[in-house]
Formats: sequence, structure tokens, C-alpha cells
Amino acid sequence: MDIDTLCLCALSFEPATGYDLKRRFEKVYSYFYVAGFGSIYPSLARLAKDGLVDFVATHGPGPRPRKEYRITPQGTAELRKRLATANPVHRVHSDFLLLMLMADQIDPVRVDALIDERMAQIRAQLDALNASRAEKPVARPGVEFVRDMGETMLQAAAVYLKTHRKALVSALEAERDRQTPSS
Amino acid sequence: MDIDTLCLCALSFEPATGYDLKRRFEKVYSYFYVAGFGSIYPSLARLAKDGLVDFVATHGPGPRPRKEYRITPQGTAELRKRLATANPVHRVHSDFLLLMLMADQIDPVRVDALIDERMAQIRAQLDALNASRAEKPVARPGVEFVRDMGETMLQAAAVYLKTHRKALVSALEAERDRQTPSS
DNA sequence: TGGCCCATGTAATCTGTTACATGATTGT
DNA sequence: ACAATCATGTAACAGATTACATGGGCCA
Repeated sequence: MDIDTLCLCALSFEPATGYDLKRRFEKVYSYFYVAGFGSIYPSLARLAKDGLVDFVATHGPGPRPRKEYRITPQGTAELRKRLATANPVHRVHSDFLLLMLMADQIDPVRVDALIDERMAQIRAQLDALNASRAEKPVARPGVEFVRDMGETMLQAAAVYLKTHRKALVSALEAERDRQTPSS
Repeated sequence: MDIDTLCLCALSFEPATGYDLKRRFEKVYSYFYVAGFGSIYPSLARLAKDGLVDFVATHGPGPRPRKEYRITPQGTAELRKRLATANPVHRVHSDFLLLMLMADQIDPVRVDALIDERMAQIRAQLDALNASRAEKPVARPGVEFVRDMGETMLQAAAVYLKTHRKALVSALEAERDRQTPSS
């Protein structure tokens, strides 16, 4: 599933500018997808060229017109077709876990700080999720399913980190002391 | 954190061929990292060129020599340096969740099958994790921490899917019946 | 008046994936 | 005899990230 399909999915909920999409991705979608401007704008241009979306241009701020994109009937049909054949790849790419795996090669103080940072990210994502829940309700069952699953997973991660961080850092400090006894 | 660093991490545990690394990544690392041959072999060649790893070549099967790679002292030093500065990016990239988000645009039967498939993947990863636990214990605390966190997260996902799938599929079927009543 | 938010877009670069090519050994 | 596993590598391609370029409106 490429960015084009992702944009099509997002536009199937409601019209948006490229800028809007970026921020929407940061809210509801941030748990399982990321995309920057450098991907979104070329994607919207491709989709418009293929007639899967169209747009109304107004003269917003800045030198170029503000373009509000909408999905077209062809776009909806094409989206359905893609959703019917896509395969459900799911992958986690975590430098955080790789760092934790290598924790004994890192300063214990930094390991502790890394866990703090990760927990802050998790909290931020949970806040974004709850914020999107407070917005006008969407009558499509997938939204709630995905949102709740995201919340479940994020909370599980938070609980794990909270209850296991001490044991990890203690073990690292004990090992360090064994190698360079301070007394 | 690029593939080079990932290979360096893996080789810090024990020497391996490129082929070994691929399979090791599929075991313990599969929850948070993936890498194919097309990435691993060029990576090992680069690392060897920079003196961060070396290898002993034997004439294994196939036309080319079998190369067992080891991390060098320079490699260990470089790895520590990279671990000391890397930032803990963590991202999930899930077509599965995107498909679930769009569930109302997909045949309910397929939605059900997609969840089955995802649960099978989760079970396979849990099995791989448990298999790696049964192997000779590693005296580095990060390994247990990461393995247990992976297990926790995978189990949370499995439980969520098991308990919420019915509600999603029922809602989809109800909606479909509302639009095209069969009686 | 300085910085942030809105808003769009391009170009260079980086990185990884896929497909291909090769071929011996081991198990059924 | 056939398939699977072991084992290494290259080349073409696809995809995304980063940096750059532009500039009005709003708030402190």
C-alpha cells in the first residue's frame, strides 16, 4: 500500500489540502503510518492526473493557490479495488528496541533517558488519539476498531516500560560495578 | 539506524554468515526489524571494507566461498559510538490497520480473513520468540527485556483481535444488510 | 519586528526491495 | 529424481526523506 492509496483513504473521509492530510496523519494515523510533505504533494498531483481526486483552488496564503482535494467516484471505485486485493503487511521498525537490546553497550543513565523519551512519545500518541476521539464521531466502524487497538497497544507498551525499566537499569548498573568496583 | 549498524549489533553477539544473519533477524529481531539478502550482503561488504568486521572464508556449498563474519575491535568501538548518539525512532507501518480503518469498504468475509491472517502472523512471531528463548541463554540484559516486551505487545494484539473482531464484522454485516435488505 | 503557522511545490539524495544468476548438499 | 536448504552476490527499480524555495497573515 503506497502513499497514493493512503491519501485516497484519508480523502474518503473528508476533503482536505495536502497540509491538512499531513496533520491528520499525525493524529489518527500516526500510530501506524507516517508521511511527509515531500511524499504527500507529489502523491496528490499523481492522483489528480489520474482523475482519482479533483480539487477546488482558492487563493490561500502564500504564492501558490490553496487546493482542497476531494475523492472522485473513479477514486472511490479504484480505492475499493485496491483494498480488495492489498495484503495486510504489518511491520514495526524500532531503533528504540534495538537500543534496548544493546543496552549493556550504552551508559545506564542514557538507557534510562531513552525509556523516558519513548514513554513521552507514547503519551503524546495516546493524547492525539483521545483528541481525535473528542472530534465529531465518524459513522464508520473501522475507525473505532483501529483507534481502540492503537490505544490498547500503546497502553500495553507504557505498562511494560513502567514495570520493567527498573530491573533493566539495575542489572546494567550491577554489571558496571562488577567490572569497575568503585570502593 | 541503518542496516550496517543492525548487522554490527547482531555480530556483537556472535559471528555469523550473511545467511545466518537473515535467519537470526527473522527470529529475535523480527518483531522490530526486517532485512533481506539484498540489504545484508552489501552491508557486510561495506563493513568489511571499513574494517569494522572481518571474515574467515571457507568453501561452503555453492559457487562462492562461505564467509563467516566477526566484529573487530574497531567495529565494537564504532558500534558503541553509534549507540551513544542514535535517537530512539519507533514506527509502526501497518497496511493491516489501514485496511481495518477502511473495513466498511471491504467485503466482511475478507475482513474476517484478514484478521485471521494477522493472528497467524502474531502466533508465528510468538513461536519464534519462544524458540529463541529455548536456545542457550545470553548474559546480556537487553535481550530478555526486548524479548519480553515483544511478547507482551504481541499478546496484547492477539487478545485485542480475539475480543473485538466479532463486533467489527457484525457491524459491517449489519450495515450491508441495511443497504441491501435480502428479505 | 520577529517568529510561528499556514500552504505548496521541486530536486537531490538516500535507502531498501525485487528480481535475477549460480550451484552444491541433504533429505524423501 | 525432485524439492528444500544452504549460500553469496549484482543490478535495476521504487520509494521515501531532506533540503530548498516562496511568501502572506497573525500574535506577542
